[in-house]
Amino acid sequence: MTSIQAQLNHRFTQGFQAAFGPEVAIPQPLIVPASNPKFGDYQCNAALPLAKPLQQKPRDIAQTLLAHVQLGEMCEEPELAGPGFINLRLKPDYLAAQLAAKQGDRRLGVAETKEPQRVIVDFSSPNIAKEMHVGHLRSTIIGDCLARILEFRGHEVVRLNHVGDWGTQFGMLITYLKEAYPEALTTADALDLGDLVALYKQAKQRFDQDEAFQQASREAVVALQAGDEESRKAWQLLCDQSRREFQVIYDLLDIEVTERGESFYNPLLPDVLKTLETAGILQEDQGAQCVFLEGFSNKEGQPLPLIVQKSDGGFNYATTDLAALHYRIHQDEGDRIIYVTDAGQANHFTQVFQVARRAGILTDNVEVVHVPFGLVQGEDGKKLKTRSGETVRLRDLLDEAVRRTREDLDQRLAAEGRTETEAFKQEVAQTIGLSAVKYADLSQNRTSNYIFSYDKMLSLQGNTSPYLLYAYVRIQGIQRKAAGGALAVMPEDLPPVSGIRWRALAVTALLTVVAFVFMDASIRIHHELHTIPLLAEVMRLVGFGYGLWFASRYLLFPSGRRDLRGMVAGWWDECFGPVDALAALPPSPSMASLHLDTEPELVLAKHLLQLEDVLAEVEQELFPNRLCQYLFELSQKFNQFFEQCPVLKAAEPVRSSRLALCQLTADTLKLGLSLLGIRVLDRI
RNA sequence: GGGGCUGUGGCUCAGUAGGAUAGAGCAAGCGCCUCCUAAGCGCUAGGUCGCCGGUUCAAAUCCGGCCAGUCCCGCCA
Repeated sequence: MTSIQAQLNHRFTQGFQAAFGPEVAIPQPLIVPASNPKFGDYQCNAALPLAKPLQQKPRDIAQTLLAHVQLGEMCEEPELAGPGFINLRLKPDYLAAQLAAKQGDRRLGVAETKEPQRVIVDFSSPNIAKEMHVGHLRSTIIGDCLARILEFRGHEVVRLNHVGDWGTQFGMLITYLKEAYPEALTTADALDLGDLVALYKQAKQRFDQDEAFQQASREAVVALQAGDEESRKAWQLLCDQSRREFQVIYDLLDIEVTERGESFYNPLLPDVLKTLETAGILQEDQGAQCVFLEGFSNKEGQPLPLIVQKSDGGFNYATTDLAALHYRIHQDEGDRIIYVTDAGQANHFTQVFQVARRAGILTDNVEVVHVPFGLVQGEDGKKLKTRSGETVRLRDLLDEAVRRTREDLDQRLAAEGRTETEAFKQEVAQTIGLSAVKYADLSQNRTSNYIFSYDKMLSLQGNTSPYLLYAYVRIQGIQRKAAGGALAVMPEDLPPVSGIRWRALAVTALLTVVAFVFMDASIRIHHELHTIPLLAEVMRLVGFGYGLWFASRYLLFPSGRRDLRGMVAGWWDECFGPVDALAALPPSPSMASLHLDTEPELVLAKHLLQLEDVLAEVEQELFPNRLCQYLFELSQKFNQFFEQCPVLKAAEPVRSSRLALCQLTADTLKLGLSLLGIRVLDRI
């Protein structure tokens, strides 16, 4: 299904060409949502910028354009307003038909992209031997959300956790581990590194105080890089411990990410230098290997270097990033590579991308994009700290959100005299608490700093997750009562979405058998034909040619390999069904016909139909707050509808129509929230 | 000194590729539960879009300059 905006756009484009011919450039965007509801639903402002090139009055241009546009069943008679705006109002019947098409569709009519890409999302990226703290919150939440949306749009997403598991700090840690807990290195599980942060702090203290320790640390780095057995074991120990701790957080937040740390690229670093040298951009300066940057200068106005190898032979993180970029383009075959890191690294990325481009690692057919985000600040506007002035552990932060939600819930239940099971209360508190943290982060424009406030994110009114979850719960309440009337049976939540498609399998099997029969036949025929001179050679040539064609089409180039993978994956989906947890929606219980008579119904219906446009936009611009805004407005519009339009008490056929509208709203909320990484509740 | 990001009602923020009277939410004031969860809805008040200039029929949006905040600027990541 194509979105309404896209359909209007299509019709206006055709009308435009009919009116003014192909040589007049069409102003973009041609169709935009109306700036004010009183102007209708959509508007076309194309007449205004054309006044000059066409030497005509904008209103006349608009008239001419309208005379050539076929709007037929979609819109009411278009209005010409002001200096030359064209206002469009959609017909209720058309809206109803469009909505009806979404009923029971697990993707709610949102088409998959026509140009699927392999997208690499680099996010979260905590450091080994340090605990995850607020600093990792935004990358983790935003990265996961973008990955979910891109996956839903039909892209092949690789979620990479570029953990800091390599670098100079390990020298310090290993040296300290050897010094303080030597038994940990010789005996398995001799030491439970329960508190890695404490270990890190102690090591840092030793490092700052003791020069001999500093020296030993530097040597330990070299030993580790050289593959020294003992150092490697210490390193492994630290990594395993950290990994376990990270996983606790990821499980809690329902986040999937594949670890591929900095150490992974270690063997590839010398190749990066070779590549830079071959490209002729590598220079030595004060013993370090550098690439001098274009457009970056230091205080004296000299070109700034990007150091790729230190004077002591060690590599920098820029080198690792270049190696990673190379790997992601040439091995992973990524088309779009997204880095979700704080805004402070903007310089670093433009520098790395520039060097990669000049070295030929990065080519024009690959899109690299830094998705920056601002700091998490406390309510005092400063960097978020605990009362004692330490960085806030992510675990504590999440626990606190859940704890506060629970407290509030208990009070509310007591006030209403309700009794609920412990399991219910826990689930509600956990879902609301964690969703509030996620939503608060995602609903803000990520480029600016954001002020972390439990009171605001857990507030029940305003643009918060509790508000959205409540709107969903209200609908579930209606559905339960409706089902109680034995009219419609609500399906149990989320049946498993994958299953073997016997029919598709049978077709495949049949085709295989047919292929074998044909092969057998052709061999027999071939046998007979052998008597004809030259024919065998010709056939061989044909076979050889096909082999060549196949290799060049499907094996030689990344795009071909992707097509091949796509074909295989397509077949697999056909037979075994998509494991599409995101879009796992229960089918609508009824396929009621919709009647949109009142204003709140129309407003809600129009909003429901904008989902696809919003998702397409987030896919491009990578701003999750747009989706949040959409869902918030949807909840508001539903609440207005709920207030003004009785559902269960309405007479048929209005009742069924409104129930269907409720169902579509619930499905949209559920899908939208799932793309933010938030689960819904049926009852609060 | 150079560069990045930010600056919109008391507070937190939207504002999509310039378009009609700049939108929400919180906080404030007033009102609405015999009716599907009031964790809701309605109404009121509050803005020289940091400042100055330019481009344009039209600028919060584009360009230039300035001011403020913040981050980065040779061997940390």
